[in-house]
Amino acid sequence: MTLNLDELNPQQRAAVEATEGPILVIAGAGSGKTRVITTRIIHLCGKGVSPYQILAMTFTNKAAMEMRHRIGMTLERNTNDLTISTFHSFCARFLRREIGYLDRDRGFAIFDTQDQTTCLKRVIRNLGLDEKSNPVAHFRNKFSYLKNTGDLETEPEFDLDRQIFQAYRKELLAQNALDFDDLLLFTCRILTEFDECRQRYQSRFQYIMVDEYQDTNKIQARLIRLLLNDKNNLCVVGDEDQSIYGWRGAEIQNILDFEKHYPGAQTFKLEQNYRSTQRILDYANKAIAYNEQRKPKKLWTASKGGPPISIRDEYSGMSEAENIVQAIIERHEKKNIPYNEFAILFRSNFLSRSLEEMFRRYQLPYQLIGGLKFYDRKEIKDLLTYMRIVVNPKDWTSFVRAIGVPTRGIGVKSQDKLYAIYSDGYTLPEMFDHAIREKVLSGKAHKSLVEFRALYRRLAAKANEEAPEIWLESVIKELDYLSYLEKQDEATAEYRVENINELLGAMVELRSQGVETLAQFMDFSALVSDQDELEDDRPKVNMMTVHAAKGLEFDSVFVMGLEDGLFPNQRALAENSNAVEEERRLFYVAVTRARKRLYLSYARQRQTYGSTVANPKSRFLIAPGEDTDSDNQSLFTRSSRTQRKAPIGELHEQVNRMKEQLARRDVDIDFGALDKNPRLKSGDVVRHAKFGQGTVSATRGTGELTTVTVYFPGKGTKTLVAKMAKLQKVF
DNA sequence: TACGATAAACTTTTT
DNA sequence: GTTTATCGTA
Repeated sequence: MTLNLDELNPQQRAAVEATEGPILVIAGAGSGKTRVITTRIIHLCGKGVSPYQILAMTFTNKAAMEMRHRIGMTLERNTNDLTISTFHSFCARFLRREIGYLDRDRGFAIFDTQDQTTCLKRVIRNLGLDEKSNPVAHFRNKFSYLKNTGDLETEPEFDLDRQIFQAYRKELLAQNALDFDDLLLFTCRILTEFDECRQRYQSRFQYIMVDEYQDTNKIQARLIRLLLNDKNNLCVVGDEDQSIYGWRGAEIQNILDFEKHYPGAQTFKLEQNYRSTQRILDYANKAIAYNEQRKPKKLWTASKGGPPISIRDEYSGMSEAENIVQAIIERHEKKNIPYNEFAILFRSNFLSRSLEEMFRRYQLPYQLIGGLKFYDRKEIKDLLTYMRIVVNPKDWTSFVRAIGVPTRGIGVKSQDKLYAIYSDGYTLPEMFDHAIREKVLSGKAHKSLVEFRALYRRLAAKANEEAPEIWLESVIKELDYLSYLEKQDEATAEYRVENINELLGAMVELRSQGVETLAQFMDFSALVSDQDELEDDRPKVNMMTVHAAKGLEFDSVFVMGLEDGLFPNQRALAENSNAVEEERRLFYVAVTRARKRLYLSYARQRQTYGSTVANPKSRFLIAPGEDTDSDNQSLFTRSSRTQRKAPIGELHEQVNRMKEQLARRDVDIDFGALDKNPRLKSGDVVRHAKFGQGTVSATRGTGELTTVTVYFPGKGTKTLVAKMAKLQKVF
């Protein structure tokens, strides 16, 4: 074993060597956090601790794999005994073993957001409620937040909410399904209620480490507390300046009050940054200093100077995208920086659209992280659905999907009849038998169901005999699924078949990593995170949300869409200063991803929803000073250079350029928007006769049709036709 | 019941 | 500008 502690700086080394009792490591961006955790584990093993006794929680499965790999390389031994995983994966594995304590079946399904939605719709329908006035997404978010922030038995306050909540939980129970939040909740429940079980795990895990502690929520903190024995050998690592998950219940207090929660805790601060240039760090430090809820901290680096930060004032979303593309090409060609060393970050997923278009036009290779996940794609979900009904014969949600792919003439009406039987407590195969025996369905539908039952029996019989990918191939054949895809949409069929091949390939590959059964594969596919899908070994430019970029770093980083209303986004602006502070932390995370070059940009107007919106530049952008350069020649195309010299010519030049583009492609651009300056702009305060004073969040369209979206405190956000609403500008 | 066409609603951020 | 909901028709 080779472990050289001399390679660490004094603070890192102290954090590694402090093995006993509660330890808090405040690790600024790029301060070698991952290195400290891995080295610490190696150091523990060197001291004779068995890997079996160590538990480390990471934020992504990928990070877990990488750490395991590094540790294995150094220790020169197998690391299977070491538990490194995400909270959710840990709980899924825990529950597959231990859920019997709650009298539940180990074959439970894990419902993702889509499944949750389907299930909740069924619940709302069952209760005879109207879907329109009871939007599913609202309840989904509400229940999720509750499960993550409440105590184990917390229920909603309002009657209707509670009624739906209870019905939802009952439905999940009937379908033997757990949603993402249940994974944590049920694990905590078992560890709380069953002393024998808790003691087993407490005596096993002697050392626990948690990464990204600033993003843990109440239930996660509780879980850690339950797993800890009286030695309290807990080491948490995090940075309150990078807390960006408040909206899903993360409690920044977990890290701020760590010393209070764990008396006698030792604290180490890692402030030396090994990632970015001094320029980038200075900029980040200045930006985050505007936040009030933080402990003062200053990152520094040994690498002085660095190129200035580029801040670009763009005319439109299009020119923003185009200039990013050109800056990448230039840096790639001149400095030989590989494409995968570039990242373009944005606040919201929809901003990727204009980028993608531009990348395709310039034929630059890129990968978009987030958005639709691989395992959420239709063709993948369709096939996995069959896997799920076989593994969990109570999964009604998946059954509904399976019966409709391909269509079999069993529609909503027949489904309702079948559901009536199912909801008496039958499993799916029992329900088939019953419905067929009693001839519940009419002619054609009945015949279809008989066929479906036969198919189900064939697939179920083979499920435990064959390797997962062989089994799935037989599903594809039985369904004649490839012809189905062809029939559905010729244009996308080829691409979808490629994805299916990738799925089969992944199943083979995962078998070597211990994913051998259909159930294990289901867990894996349910819990992949965005970052897990990142291919970092291909020369492709990365595009992702700032959230998805957490923990990553790149040579060059572009942060786009820096406009009030987008970043910080409208909701945060409408809420309170806490929300804006979280947005600012998000901005801090974004800029600290960059090693050498940082490019910030905003557009005076951009297309959203198909209409034009104009937002002022983001409040997060600090006025250009010695660290920044808003006049960086090499980055600008000729036309935008002209733009700065002669602002009056700007419009015509841009219009002509866009018209040219328009001629080349069949895209509609609203030129009307260029002629008039909307009088009101985002951030203006206006008075409305009925609603009182409010803040403008966005303006859309031009002339007669201009609409203004205004947030009125206590009354919500209203979209008004400017001309009709007679808004008075206050300031 | 399936499937097409048309209208409405929609965008934070994620496991 | 895109996805989902609803309606009418085969």
